[in-house]
Amino acid sequence: MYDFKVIEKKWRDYWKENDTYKFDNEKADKIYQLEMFSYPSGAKLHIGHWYNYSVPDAWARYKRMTGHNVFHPMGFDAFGLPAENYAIKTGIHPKDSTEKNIETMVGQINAIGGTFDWNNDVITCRPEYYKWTQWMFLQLYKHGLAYKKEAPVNFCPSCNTVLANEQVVAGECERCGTTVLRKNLSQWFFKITDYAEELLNGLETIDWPEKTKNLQRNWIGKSVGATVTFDIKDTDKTFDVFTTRVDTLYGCTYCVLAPEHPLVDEIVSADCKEAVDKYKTETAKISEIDRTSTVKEKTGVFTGAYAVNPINGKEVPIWISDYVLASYGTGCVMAVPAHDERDFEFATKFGLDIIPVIESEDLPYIGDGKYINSEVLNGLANREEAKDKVVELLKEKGKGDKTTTYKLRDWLVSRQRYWGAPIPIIYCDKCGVVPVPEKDLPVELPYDVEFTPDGSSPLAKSEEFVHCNCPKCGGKAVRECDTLDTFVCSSWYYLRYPDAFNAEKPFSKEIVDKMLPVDIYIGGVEHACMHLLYARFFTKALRDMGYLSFDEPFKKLVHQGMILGPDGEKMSKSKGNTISPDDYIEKYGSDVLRAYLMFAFNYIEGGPWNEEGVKAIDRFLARAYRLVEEYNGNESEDRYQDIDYTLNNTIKNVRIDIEKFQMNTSIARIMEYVNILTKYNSTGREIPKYYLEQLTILLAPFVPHITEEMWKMLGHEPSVHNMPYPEFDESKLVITSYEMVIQVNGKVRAKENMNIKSTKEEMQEVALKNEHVQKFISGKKIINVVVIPGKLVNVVVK
RNA sequence: GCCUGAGUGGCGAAAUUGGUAGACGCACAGGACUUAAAAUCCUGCGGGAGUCAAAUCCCGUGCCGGUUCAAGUCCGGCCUUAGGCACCA
Repeated sequence: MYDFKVIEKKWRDYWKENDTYKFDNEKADKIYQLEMFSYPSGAKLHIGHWYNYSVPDAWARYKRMTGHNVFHPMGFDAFGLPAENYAIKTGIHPKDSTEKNIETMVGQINAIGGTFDWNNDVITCRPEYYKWTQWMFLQLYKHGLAYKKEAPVNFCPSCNTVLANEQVVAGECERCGTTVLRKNLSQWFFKITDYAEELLNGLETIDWPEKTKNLQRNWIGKSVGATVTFDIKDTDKTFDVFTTRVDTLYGCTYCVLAPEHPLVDEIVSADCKEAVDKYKTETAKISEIDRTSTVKEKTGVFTGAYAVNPINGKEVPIWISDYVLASYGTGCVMAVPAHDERDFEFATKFGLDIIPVIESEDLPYIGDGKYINSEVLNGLANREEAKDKVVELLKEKGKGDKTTTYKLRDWLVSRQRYWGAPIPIIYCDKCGVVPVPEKDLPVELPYDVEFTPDGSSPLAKSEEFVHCNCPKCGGKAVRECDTLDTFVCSSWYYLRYPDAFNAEKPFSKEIVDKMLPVDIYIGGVEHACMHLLYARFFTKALRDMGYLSFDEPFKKLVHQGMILGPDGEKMSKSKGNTISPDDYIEKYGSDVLRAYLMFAFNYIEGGPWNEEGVKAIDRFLARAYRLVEEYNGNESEDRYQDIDYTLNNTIKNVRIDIEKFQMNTSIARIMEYVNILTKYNSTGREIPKYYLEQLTILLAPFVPHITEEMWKMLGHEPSVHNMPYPEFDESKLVITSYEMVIQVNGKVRAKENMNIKSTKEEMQEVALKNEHVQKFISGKKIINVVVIPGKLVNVVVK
């Protein structure tokens, strides 16, 4: 019997002692495989971790055994809120709890029996690492990609910190679900918008799920249109609007500015000032979600000012309304109520003019049609042509041009929290904003800090931390007390792994250019518009600074699905439907759990946990093990055609399926092979050793412990994981006969055994002669006979 | 409202990209072994009609059409569902 508790531990110790999975930088043909690193929480490894780490491990092992040099590192995303919140609750310092959690988690991850090479681990909360995170900040600052700005930002009153746009989901904090407030604060941003176009175009070059690429496209939100400059009547002031429908410019009957637009105070007329101020105060009070709700009735007030339509000199009133967003486009829009639903609703409510410029029966009409009331456009019907014509006219007058806008906003990286990398900036009364000189890095996070959050930065309470000397003038200065968003730490960790102990720089260009991009990256889809976007931005920025020479960090991306509770619901403690990996390691061992996760699901889809499925895979592995256990020393060279056929067919398809990341069908093929061996064995015959060796090696990537033991039982030295993966022999797959399918009008009517060498003519002859087929075709006219050699004949009759 | 996935037996899922739908497994049923149970092994297993049993026939990949000798696969239109975006001008 297989005593997995003894055996699994034995082999794990063996692998560790012998450094079996150490990456050898000298070997060519490298593969950099990476699973998203995890957060070292105090809780035990959950089934999601197992799914994320154990299934891809089969891929890594397969690649090793097919001669690749697989770099498969692991580390921890160790800064972040949970440790800090835990500390607030228990009084245990985040550093202490995190370091302790890392230790236990390393042990748990090792229980998976993975090929992780811990020799290059990266732990983001250690000064050796965050020194370089700070260095990254300084490079971005130096190149104008990091800047500080006072702006309305998202603030979570529960986490007591600001959030990036990406961390606000439907107006709520991504982490705790609290409604996010808008606050005007001076914060640090990364200029990811500089890369909007490239981040969009780069998606075409990478092998990512279409779904994920689309999420990013959506998030970047490219919109091609035009800007149009309106003069403000009786002043020398102007404003620009952005529109995607410049072809409807003749139908513009009013303009709308966002209430926060700086121009509003300058243009408001004396008699409208009171109403405008009141409206501004009111909208400032409304939360972002309420304000952007589509069901809310439109509101707004007239400013008393008029704008001049540059295309026809027509004067139109300027209103303010909160349906115009200050942060998108120019914060001003031209309103064409006849051809825009929002403008139509607004104009109807406030009795503003509605002038149709495209022929239609109903208003508002947003489709295509013949242009009317549009001077030069009248008679045209092509929208693109009309747009071009208007832009041309505007260009001549210097009043507009084609423009592209993006929804993507700059990335807010300041956080008013303790457990993160301090932002390496110093403020000096004399010199202003001074970056910390690189030689002074890291700016260490002080240990003794009162970190209970109150909306201001915990670091500000550490006198020792705050006060410093200005690196420029030597005078008294203070440090920036905000820390960096943890997503900054994870935006470059994959670059650090291959050169994890470099003390001179974050990584050597030579090494990184050789090892990256990451060949295959595995992790959850929930990071589509955060980590995965930020990491791409970092890579591109670093490339432009000359620190590396590739454009995209992750060549291929795979998302694992989610394992649900047995009830089909998302696992949660409150529902009581959680599955603990530990229970299964205890009862069945690590290999059974691995194999179950591989076999029972389509990896990218996941699905509900099924107890019977675990038993099934346990049964299968026991069957395979028993075949080897019962092996009696038959060293015979005899080979059997039917076993050879199945074996080679199995090898061939396992190889194809693993490449496709389909561990489920790979295992199904091996089951077929085990079935034929079992059948052979059940007739009382001894299975030749060769077939059992092949079985053991075939199974090795999926269940590393049990196969190592099987390998030993077959009289071999460890490790089976250093054996080359079986190659298939095409000649063993050659068949001499096959079952020909005979269809009449596309329906299967008969089957005939045919020689593989039969000609089309012979096939047709046999098909037409077939007695059963005759019943369907006699008395009818044969119109056509389709013959697919080696497969089927389809007789078409009428 | 817009964008993107996904809908296949009682269940988890396959299908070499247009060529026998349901591989492999679970559950279930029958049988062998056993004093018995468990474990193990063998057989059957989409639905319906038909038969002592078979043969055989009809239907079947969310729905409706289309292309094709042939459609789970391609095209058009819908429905359901998951996720994302959403007053983005």
